[in-house]
Amino acid sequence: MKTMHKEHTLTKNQQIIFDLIDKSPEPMKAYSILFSVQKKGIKAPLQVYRALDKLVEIGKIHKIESRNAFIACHNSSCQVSKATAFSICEICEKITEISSASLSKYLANFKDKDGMKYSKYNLEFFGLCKKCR
Amino acid sequence: MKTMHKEHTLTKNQQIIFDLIDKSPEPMKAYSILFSVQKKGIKAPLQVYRALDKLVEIGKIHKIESRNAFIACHNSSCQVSKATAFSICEICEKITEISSASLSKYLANFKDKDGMKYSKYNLEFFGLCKKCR
DNA sequence: ATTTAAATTGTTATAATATAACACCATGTA
DNA sequence: TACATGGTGTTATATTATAACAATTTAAAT
Repeated sequence: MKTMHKEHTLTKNQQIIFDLIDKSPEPMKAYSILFSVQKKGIKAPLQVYRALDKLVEIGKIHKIESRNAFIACHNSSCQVSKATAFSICEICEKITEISSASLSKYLANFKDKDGMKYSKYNLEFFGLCKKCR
Repeated sequence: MKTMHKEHTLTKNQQIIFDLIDKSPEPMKAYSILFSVQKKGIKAPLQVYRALDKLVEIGKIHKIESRNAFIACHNSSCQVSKATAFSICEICEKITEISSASLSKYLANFKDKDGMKYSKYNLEFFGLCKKCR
């Protein structure tokens, strides 16, 4: 049998936590996740953080660094989370993943003065959303 | 007398903490700053965080969100910290502020699908620096 | 000069975010 | 079988950051 692309089958904890984040209309914080999944037997912060780490690693979720919060990836192209961009409303805190081909192309090809090319980036834009403007 | 551009004169705590960060060859974390300035009479986390907040606000330092660390601004043009880009080596953790006119121009003019324009952004690139490659 | 408003300070306590260390278990595979 | 890898559950602890409040300093506006 040929080597197949290994789909990441989520483990129980990973699935529970992914489902929760995926259904959430807004990014979720680790301890709010912990609170929500305690009824399902996940009792300790580490159980949450381990699942989050793995989910981030395989690109199912992203971390919004400026908010310490996690959001499901809705950008079908990012199997691995290495090129992320978000828009953040500074009033209502609405956060959206940006998928712009031109933006990602520009950043993927960006080289600094030393000719350094990057394997990964995270971009967070801040402003006011339509509603809040 | 004409209205002058208000220079932000740093207060004592702000100056102590800015000097420390400015001299540091690498980004500093809040509690490491706290430890370093205790001999100068700054004893509590809040004193450090308050100075950091102000220094970030006026653009004298930047926060590296993915590292929870602070670096002095070496980009003379950013009086106010609203457009930041960094390169981060994932091995040695060397962090450099990127100043690329074309990058900042591109990002400053970026509009998303809804035509939303942003007042601020933070971009962090990850990769391997020359040494570590 | 005196008053006022705004910003900064010092302080104690506590909240929020994240990891260390260790024993055990499940699964795949040599 | 045995071995490697990754996941789990658990307790404890480390790290990062803010709340609340009273006092003081500063800037500017009378």
